[in-house]
Amino acid sequence: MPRTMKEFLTVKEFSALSGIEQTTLRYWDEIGLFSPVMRNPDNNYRRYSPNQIISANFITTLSKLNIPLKVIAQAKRERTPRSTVMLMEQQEKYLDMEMKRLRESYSIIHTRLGLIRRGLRLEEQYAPPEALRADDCVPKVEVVRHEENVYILGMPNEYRPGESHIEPFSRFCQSAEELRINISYPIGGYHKDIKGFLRAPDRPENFFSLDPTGNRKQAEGMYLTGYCRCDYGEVGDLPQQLMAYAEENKLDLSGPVYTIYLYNEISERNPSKYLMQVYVAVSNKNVRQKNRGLHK
Amino acid sequence: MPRTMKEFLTVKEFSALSGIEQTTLRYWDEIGLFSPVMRNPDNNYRRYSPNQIISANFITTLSKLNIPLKVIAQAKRERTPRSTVMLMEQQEKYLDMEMKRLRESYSIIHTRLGLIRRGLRLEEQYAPPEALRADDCVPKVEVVRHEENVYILGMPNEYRPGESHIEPFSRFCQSAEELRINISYPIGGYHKDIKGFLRAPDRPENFFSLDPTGNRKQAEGMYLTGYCRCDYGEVGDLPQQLMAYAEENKLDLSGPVYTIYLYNEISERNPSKYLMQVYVAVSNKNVRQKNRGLHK
DNA sequence: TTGCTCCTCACGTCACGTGAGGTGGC
DNA sequence: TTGCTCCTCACGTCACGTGAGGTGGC
Repeated sequence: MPRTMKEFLTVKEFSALSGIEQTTLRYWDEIGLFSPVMRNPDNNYRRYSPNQIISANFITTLSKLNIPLKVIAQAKRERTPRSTVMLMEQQEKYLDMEMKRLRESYSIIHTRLGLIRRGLRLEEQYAPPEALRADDCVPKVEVVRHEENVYILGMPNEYRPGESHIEPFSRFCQSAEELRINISYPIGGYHKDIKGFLRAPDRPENFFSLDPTGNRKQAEGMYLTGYCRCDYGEVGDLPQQLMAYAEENKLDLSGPVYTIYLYNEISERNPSKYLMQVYVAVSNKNVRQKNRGLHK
Repeated sequence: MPRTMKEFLTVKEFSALSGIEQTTLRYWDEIGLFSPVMRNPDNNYRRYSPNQIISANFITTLSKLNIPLKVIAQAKRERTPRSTVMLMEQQEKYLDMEMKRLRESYSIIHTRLGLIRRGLRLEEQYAPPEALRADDCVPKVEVVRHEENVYILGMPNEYRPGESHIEPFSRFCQSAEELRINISYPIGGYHKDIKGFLRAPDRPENFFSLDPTGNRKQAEGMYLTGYCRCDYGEVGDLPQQLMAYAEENKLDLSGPVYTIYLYNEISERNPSKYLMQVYVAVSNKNVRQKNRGLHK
């Protein structure tokens, strides 16, 4: 570091003084944003003046606020207190939007992690490492407490003749933009009630997005819950298993039936290993009866 | 939109089905991230299968979480529920950092806007548009209420012989990283007390950063405040003006003297028009006296 | 023939980072 | 002579967007 300030500084010296990388200084020079006060006529070396640190500071300050260099260049030429206020207010808005985007990403990750972790817990619970581990080592059916989930319901699905489950899903995705449904959240299938589910378990009446800003709720409480390791559009014998369990335990099923994948293409390569979860609320009376039965 | 799903789709059709741009699909094909199941041998057209929408969905989902395509490509090959949890947890951390960065930018803008707006208010107050507007239309000295400000104090400045005000400032900036001082916030000059200020008003004993996460406070209250339109390192006759005002109004000045620029290189091109603000607390007794004097 | 879709280059974007190859002063 | 700094290309980064120029089927 120089003892006393020289009249002119080389790139390296100015870089050390300002904390700006040499390559960055050369780039700024190249695009005409910030150039040395002069060049050494002998060897063409850049000569910066110590005062230029103030101008450089202007640039780094705005640049750190994510303002593009082109805008900075213009601001540098025309800046006044009033225009600077406007620029910064505009940048405030941009940052607001960015933060919103990030918060949403965060929320999507959170929701998806919740589902995958639920699958992992199931596997751990039902297939301890010391046990011989079957490929399909999750329970078929159980009654468990679910936390409250918030979601947004899509328009009713239409199944035209000859269509598989993909077309309605694609239409749902296309209508999502207009309905302001964010389909980056996990998407599930919805049946109005258990009868609708039994009628066509692989053809949900609607799709729903597990968007936590949604206007509908799956209340916290006990749910009859079934699992199935199967590809999209398959359900195996899960409907029969669910009903058998419900009858055996005299469960009173109420409200919609929800289908959602704990493992799907996001976390599993092999579609036949996707892990589906179906759940429907059991009414309180049943739960109390059932709990009494289970406790010793 | 196709009535019934065909076995193969062209780029345009698959783009419509998935909502992914054609150029994006071609790019993903080019980098080997996601390719059509086959090509038409006659014309080399891409042929996508409708099922591929699931794989495409995997990519868009992760991509929207700001995960780079290279990482997605690897995740696609090796994904398991457990690895996906790890990837997403990592991404959560990244998002955390990004949000922190944005919040900081936001806070910097907020602080800087506060200063510039203060300058604009001063000008409005003291030079209404209908008046003939002198260039230096801010008051010299007044007693006003300041809000609470939080800041971080740098190490004491060292002034070696022959050095101007730039070298100590540069050293402050260099030491800032280690001391975890963010110098993107407005930086001001600090004198321990009024005596120190009068001794060398253009050579602050320390610099401070108006970082709202700081550990020091300028308490809310009344401050003797002076303004000066001048370049860095100049103060004009402001010290004398301040002292004259203080004596005349029998003010008891206490605590440190702060110097900060309302307008500087950030908002003003012409250094001689920078707008400096100097302020020092007046003790409560004085303020009460003064207020009595001012009210009719 | 016209209009539509598809294809493959190739170049631009943004703010640098990273060599490659050569020069100048001690 | 050696080591250091400086210089100017030129290419890479990232995820596409945008023509340019040409083909194939109705």
